[in-house]
Amino acid sequence: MHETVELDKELLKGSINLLILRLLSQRDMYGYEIIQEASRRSENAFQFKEGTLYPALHQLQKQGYLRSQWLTAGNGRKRKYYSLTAKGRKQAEQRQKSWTFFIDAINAVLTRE
Amino acid sequence: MHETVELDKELLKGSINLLILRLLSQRDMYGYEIIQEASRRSENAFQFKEGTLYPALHQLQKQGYLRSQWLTAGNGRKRKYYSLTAKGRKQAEQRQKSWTFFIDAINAVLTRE
DNA sequence: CCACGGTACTTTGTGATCCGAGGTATAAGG
DNA sequence: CCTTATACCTCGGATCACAAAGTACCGTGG
Repeated sequence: MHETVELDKELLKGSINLLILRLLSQRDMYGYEIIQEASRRSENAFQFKEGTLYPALHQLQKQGYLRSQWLTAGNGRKRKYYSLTAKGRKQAEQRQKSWTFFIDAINAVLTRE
Repeated sequence: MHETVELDKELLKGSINLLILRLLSQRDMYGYEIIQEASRRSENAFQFKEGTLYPALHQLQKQGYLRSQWLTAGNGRKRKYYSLTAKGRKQAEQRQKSWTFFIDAINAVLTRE
């Protein structure tokens, strides 16, 4: 019975897009895979819900950051693979910078006198 | 003409309560002061809006984490000072831990293979 | 052979949250 | 006086995470 770690829901907000873009900047993935991969890397701290991830993917695509294509795996399963557009790559970098900036700002408030 | 740094609005979510609790764990403050102090420490990265802060304070008080009292400054200005309750102090610690945990999880996803 | 769990995608409704905008009131300074 | 800064409050719109429910397919075990 391994302890389920509760991740504050509020803190999660706004980070999903960053994580999606960064994961896809390493390799193309399909939605379900993104959920599993984020979970694996964070040692189950993240358990993206489908109701969160899929709409986020659709939105990012509509904004021109992602493109998608259906591929059929060897076992016959159909998967919708997402990849970054050029615009998406820029956005991934931009979000990474915003992220660092954000963390620094929070830590400054938390630690400074 | 100092550059105004844009802080991604999305990333801000969920962090306000943490910042409020942590600032108040160092000393009692009134609302307007919290805004200024967060701005000062973060070198203007944070500019809490009043429409964000005051409802957040009210909510934290309703949840029993804060108590408030009106005080009149030497110049005659009335200010509503907030201070942490015992429950609020625990909550501040808890949120700090959640924050660290959250950052670690994000960074794990961002950097891990 | 079929029931079931896991895979894989989608959409709808709900509740929470940030904040722009507007309002009130007072003090200080030109 | 009249503006600016201080100091508080609230309403409404927009956004967002997610529970829930639905569809469909595959592999496995009884």
